[in-house]
Amino acid sequence: MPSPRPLRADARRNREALLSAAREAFLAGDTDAHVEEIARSAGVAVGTLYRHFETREALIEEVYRKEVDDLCAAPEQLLEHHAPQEALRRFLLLLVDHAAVGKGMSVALESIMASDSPVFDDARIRMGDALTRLLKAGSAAGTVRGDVTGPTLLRALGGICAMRVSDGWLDEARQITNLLLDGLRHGAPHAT
Amino acid sequence: MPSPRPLRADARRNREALLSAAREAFLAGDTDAHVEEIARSAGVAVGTLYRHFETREALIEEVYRKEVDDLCAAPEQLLEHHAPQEALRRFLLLLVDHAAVGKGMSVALESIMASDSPVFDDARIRMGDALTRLLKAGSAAGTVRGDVTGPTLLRALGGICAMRVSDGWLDEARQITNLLLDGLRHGAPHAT
DNA sequence: CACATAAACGGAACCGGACTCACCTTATGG
DNA sequence: CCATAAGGTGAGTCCGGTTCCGTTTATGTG
Repeated sequence: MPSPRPLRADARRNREALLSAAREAFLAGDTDAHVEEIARSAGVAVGTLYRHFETREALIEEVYRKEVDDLCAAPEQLLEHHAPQEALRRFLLLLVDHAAVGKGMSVALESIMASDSPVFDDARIRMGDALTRLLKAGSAAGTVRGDVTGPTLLRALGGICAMRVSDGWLDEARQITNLLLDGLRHGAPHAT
Repeated sequence: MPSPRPLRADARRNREALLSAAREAFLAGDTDAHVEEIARSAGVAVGTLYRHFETREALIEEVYRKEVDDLCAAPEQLLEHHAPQEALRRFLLLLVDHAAVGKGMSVALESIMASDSPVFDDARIRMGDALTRLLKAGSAAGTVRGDVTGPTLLRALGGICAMRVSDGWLDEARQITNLLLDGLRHGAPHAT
């Protein structure tokens, strides 16, 4: 019932284009990209942007939500195609990439945090659950120690997001991630 | 050498008025008070505001810095006039009051955090030191347990600031503070 | 394959709010 | 008391998000 009409083909295209343009902009570090820019680089006019999103912030929020959704869907996929330990590694790297977007958006999002929007609490919880799933799988397989919980690991990773955005930060973040992975492997029954 | 000219009398008055007007506004919860309002309620025109502060953010930042300064000067005073334990109690209450301002300002400050400004790291460190001083005094007097550090306590208090601003929050924050104080007293040699 | 029509689009205009500037006022020291 | 430079003023500019309405286009129907 939340689908009164299936949404016209070009409309869906444009909506998508807008979201990806916004995502792009944030990834590029253009923290406060103007609606005009976003619209233009999506090949549409501002009016169109506002047809799809109530407000600038609404668009940003949507990008973020999408990001979280993608991320939370990942563990399932990863566990299908990889050993738990490798799945965990890949997921953490995804998380870091996500942090890159989140970082770019964080400033913009802070105004949202002030309002009632549940994107953040939501995101944190779902993220924690995703990590828990991976850790459990690893622990069951005996390649990851069992005394670390999802939320704990998330918090450990949280420090990464607190890092100032400077040129080399992404690589550095990845190194930290690897370090954490080594730590997690350490103490597991079948240590590699 | 950072005082080329002593600053004219009325100028100093106005500058002061602006700072206190801004502080007032933030305390009242008017998170994004317009420069016009601030200027008017300080009894001056916007031009004057901009004569004294490079930008709106600069004014906000200054208020915040002042707030932190006041706060960090407090322990000295309090320890002179009160027993360590009472000094600690009073300081924590000051901190909460400060959080009221900080809260109102936090949204505005977030944009500053994104820039290079060191107000925050600075503030955190200095706050931690201030708390450490009080805790040490209390521990020396034997009325406060000795296994808690300033930064730790600050972090514990940090949770208070994360609280959503709702009508009753100030009282609630004060209750939490009292709870913490009881906790700190607990386990001290000369427990009351 | 028209045609009708509702959906979607474009972009100029609007509006609110931070910031500037050319001119006026006043403190200050001689 | 005057000269003068520091200080104050506020209408105006600029900028960026948001609105609104005339135009274009996808879609389903005869």
